[in-house]
Amino acid sequence: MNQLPSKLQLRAERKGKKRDEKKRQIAESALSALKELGYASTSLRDIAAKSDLSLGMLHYYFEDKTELIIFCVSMYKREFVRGMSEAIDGAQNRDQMIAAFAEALVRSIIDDKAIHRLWYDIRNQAMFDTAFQPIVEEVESMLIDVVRRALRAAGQPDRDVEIQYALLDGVFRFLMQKQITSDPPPSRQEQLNAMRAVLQGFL
Amino acid sequence: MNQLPSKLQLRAERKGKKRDEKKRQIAESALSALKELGYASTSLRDIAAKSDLSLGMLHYYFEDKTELIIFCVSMYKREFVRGMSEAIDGAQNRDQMIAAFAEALVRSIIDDKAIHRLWYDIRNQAMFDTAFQPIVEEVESMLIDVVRRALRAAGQPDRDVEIQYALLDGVFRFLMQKQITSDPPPSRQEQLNAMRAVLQGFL
Amino acid sequence: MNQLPSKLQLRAERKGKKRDEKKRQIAESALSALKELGYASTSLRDIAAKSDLSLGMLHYYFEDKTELIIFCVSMYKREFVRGMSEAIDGAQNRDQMIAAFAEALVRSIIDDKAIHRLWYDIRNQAMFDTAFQPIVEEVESMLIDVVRRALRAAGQPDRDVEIQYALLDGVFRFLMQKQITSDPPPSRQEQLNAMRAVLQGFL
Amino acid sequence: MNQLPSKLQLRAERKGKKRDEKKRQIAESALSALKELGYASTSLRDIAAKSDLSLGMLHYYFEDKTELIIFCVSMYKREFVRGMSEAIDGAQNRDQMIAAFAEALVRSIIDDKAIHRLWYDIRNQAMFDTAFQPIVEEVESMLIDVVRRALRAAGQPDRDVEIQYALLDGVFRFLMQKQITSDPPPSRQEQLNAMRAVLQGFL
DNA sequence: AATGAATGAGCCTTCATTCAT
DNA sequence: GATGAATGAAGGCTCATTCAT
Repeated sequence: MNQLPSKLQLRAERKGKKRDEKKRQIAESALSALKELGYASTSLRDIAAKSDLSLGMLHYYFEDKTELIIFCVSMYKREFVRGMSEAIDGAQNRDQMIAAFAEALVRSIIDDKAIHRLWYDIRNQAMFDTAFQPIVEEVESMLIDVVRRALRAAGQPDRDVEIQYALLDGVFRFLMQKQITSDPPPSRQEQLNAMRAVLQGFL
Repeated sequence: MNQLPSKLQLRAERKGKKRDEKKRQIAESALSALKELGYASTSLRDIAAKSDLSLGMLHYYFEDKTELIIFCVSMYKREFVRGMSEAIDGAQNRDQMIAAFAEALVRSIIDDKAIHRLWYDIRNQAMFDTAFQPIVEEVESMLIDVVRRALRAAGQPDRDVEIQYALLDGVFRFLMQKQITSDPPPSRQEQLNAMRAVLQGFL
Repeated sequence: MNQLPSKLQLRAERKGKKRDEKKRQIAESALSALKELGYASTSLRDIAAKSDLSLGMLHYYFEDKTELIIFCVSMYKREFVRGMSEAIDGAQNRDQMIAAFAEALVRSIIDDKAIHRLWYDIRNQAMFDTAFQPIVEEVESMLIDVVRRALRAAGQPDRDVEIQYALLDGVFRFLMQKQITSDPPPSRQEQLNAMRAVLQGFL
Repeated sequence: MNQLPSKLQLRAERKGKKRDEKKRQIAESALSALKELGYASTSLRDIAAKSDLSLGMLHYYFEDKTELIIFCVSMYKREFVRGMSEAIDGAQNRDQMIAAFAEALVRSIIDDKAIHRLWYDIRNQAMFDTAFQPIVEEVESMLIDVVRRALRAAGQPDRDVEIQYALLDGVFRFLMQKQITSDPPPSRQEQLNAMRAVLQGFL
């Protein structure tokens, strides 16, 4: 049905690429403002101010606030998934897997707590506002997939992978919450122990 | 040290009681609006309109929006905890416990999903706004206590009760989310199965 | 045209007296709240709370907020005028008059600055809201009268008494303002010196 | 230490200039609403409506109501001070000074009574709300400076310049008040006579 | 005579979004 | 492409006032 790519199409495509690149750039900047304040209390003006982006530009590249936020969160979560994938792919047996997976998860809790917090914020919004549902579903299916691969690699059946994901997510979120609201937050070691114990439970 | 209650004291007390009663009444009404739209997108005006309460009255009984919401959520969650307590207290052995606990949890997911959704909303807010932290902490410590009692009754060590809570909460939340966003939502039986399997994992 | 006072009239009169007495009582209480916060930022609820008066009572005795405030201020200012009158009446020559008058004015600046501040607030309102004009006029004519009597007693012509009042009021207000906003406020002695110098200028 | 102004700096500067210009413009509009109703009873909505400005714009240029009002009043009072300065600077001897100063003051009472009324309103607010104190202090120190220069030019000691200012201000305010609340207001000639008499008293 | 619960208009402020340049 | 000035709807909250008791 499609013609071979014409010059016009090519140019349009290149434009699209460039535009996407710019979007990523903007999202990167926006993310740092967003993760600090959360979805509800970050105005586009805040984002513009903190990121040295102009207010107009945000709307030039993104239809509305929702699209921007979805773009930001999904961008980060994709990266997070890649990171986790690498961690479990590198493992050569069940023990290594548990060690590596736990290590990667805890490191992310500590380093990127603010973004995960934002993700949970979005995931919650999705239960009220359907606009967020597609992205949440997409991200969660990637996360579930990571768990599935971990299960397989560990020689476990992957029948109840969704529930395994839910369990793991419960603990991940819990530790992250402690990381943010407890004073002092749990030490890296405590978190590692907890995470390992959990992984040992089903891997 | 105190005199016997004087007439004045008695009257003041009765006033307080009445006021508390009214607060509960208002909260009940507010809850139904809140459940539907969530924290961020429910304005006090929405609540007033949906509940046939006047805007002024909301502020007459509650200092601000935050106090109202905290009151509502905590009121419901307290009741939820009581329900769960009863469920596990009635059980006379491990199997009964698992059955009863799973049953109670799933029933609540189905009947009260909207309120749990609100609870998760508030719990998330708490990571951005410290005003919500005390109530979240209070509710979670009650929930953890329920898990602890279930563990003990089942003859399990309650060392890692917080983590057990986190696991259970992860699944509970996951099923609730599905209940709300999946079409069709998982059947009661599927949920029961999943919940039982999880409980069997650590009870 | 009038009948001789009938029993009914007498009773009504007595009632009126009682009511007036109560109004004075309320005003006294209200004044202490009012002088702290000023006209604009004192709500009737503030007054009720600070004075242990019920909100309903304030409206039971006073038509509206304006009437209450007018009543309060005028009550105080009347007393102030009486105090000043006494001070100058007691003097037996020009020097004593200057000393006594200055002394009384400065004492009032120090002791009652908050009420004078309120008076100046009302006087200012009167330039925007005619409701306040009668009381302001009444009080100022009393104040002018005090100045007139001081002039006469000092053997001065009282032709430009209004202007003399304006001059004196300018200084009085200025010292009061300093008393409130300067840190540290001018000492009693400094104020006395200034006030005496001014009085010497025209008495 | 600074580089020569770069293009960026120049642009930013021009932006700031333009913004300032707009602020002045808005303030000018706002002033006419403010003059009429006074600080307490003018809402930003009133200002917006009367000035054909949008509510949003007021907040776009001014942080809050306080900043707007301070800007307006200080803008006008600065001009007033300049006018007075010119009047006294033009005089070549004491008599000319008295004549010119009185003339300028009375003219302003008649022409700008509404703005002075607003100034006195703000000055009063400052005694209740510290936010207004800096601007009041600034304006008054300019006014005192004018008096000081008049004193010096007339060959008088300027020891008690603050008190002289207070005296003059007392009369100025009194005449302005009469101008607004008396019916009929004092004639220009009466005011001139009064003002001259006062100036003769200390210049 | 006295109370305080209830009202709702009105206030200041925030913010996503639009649009002229 | 990019900007930021301008908009106006909506939000939380305050308050004088009314009224049933």
